[in-house]
Amino acid sequence: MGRSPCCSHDAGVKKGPWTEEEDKTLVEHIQKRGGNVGRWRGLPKAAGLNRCGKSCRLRWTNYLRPDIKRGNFTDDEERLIITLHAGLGNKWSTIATHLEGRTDNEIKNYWNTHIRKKLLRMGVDPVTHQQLPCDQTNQHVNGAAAALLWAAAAASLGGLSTGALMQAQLLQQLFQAIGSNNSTTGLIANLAAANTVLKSSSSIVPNQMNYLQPSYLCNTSNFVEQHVVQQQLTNDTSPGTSSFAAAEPADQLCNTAASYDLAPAGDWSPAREFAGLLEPMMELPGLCSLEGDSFWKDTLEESYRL
DNA sequence: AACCTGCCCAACCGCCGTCTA
DNA sequence: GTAGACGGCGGTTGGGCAGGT
Repeated sequence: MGRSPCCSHDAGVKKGPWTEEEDKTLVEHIQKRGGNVGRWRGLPKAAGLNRCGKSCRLRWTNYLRPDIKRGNFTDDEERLIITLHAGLGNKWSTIATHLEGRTDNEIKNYWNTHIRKKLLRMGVDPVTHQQLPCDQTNQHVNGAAAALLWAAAAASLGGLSTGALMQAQLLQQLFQAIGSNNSTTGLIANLAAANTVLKSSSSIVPNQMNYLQPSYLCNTSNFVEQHVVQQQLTNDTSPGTSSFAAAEPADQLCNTAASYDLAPAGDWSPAREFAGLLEPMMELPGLCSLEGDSFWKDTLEESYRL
């Protein structure tokens, strides 16, 4: 496993920005070979370029390749990057394989210049995707429960169906499970218990889920429009199959919320606490996911916005 | 208009893993 | 088994640009 001699040491090889002429030469050469580059090291000479092979490869893969998608990242792409980064870390090339037409370099740049700052503004550590250290650590559970109640209130204020409130109640159960033990070690076990609650409620949670994705809670992008949520609830919720009682009236939920410390001082908010709490679930197998379930996404997103 | 500052992103650098002789 | 060649990857840099003073 010897180290590659760096071609940048080659005498007289041009560096720096590529000219249009060089781009044209490189593209024409690769197209002439039917897109088959062969060995990059030999390419510059064959193409008549005064560049090193590595520079040619980079220029091609990051800029000249015909299947590259240019332009701003969409909300969906941004969300996907955050989600993938939460699970993969700085594996830009792996992340890039999930975003058609985007290069690892582009994603890396976008992360460093946009997403990273956005997460920091939101009080989320862009490396760990955890809530940044907060003086109110011992209020995590209360904060999470408060997030639930914000969500429930948001759902009711948004005029969602009884099914939606039932799902909010499911969230409440989830937090009861999480909150039954305040110790750090107990948290994981309680999250697993919470997952059992979610699994046992498959009649309410419409889609087969894999794991909770806190990143959905940590960005300000809009999720699916509310009418889609309504549609999904209409299609997927099966009243009567749930083990839950009828939903509490919204005002009751709001009253319950008042019993928690709901004052989001400074940049703290219950939903972010919720996001931090959910993070450990990423590591547990077979957990439920928010992916594909617009109710959870929308409700929690809405709660964050409030 | 001139200068300063911060941001963006294309490109570079150096390390790593795999392949091959 | 060893070492060189090579492509790939992630971190970093610096030129260009926009906005502010």
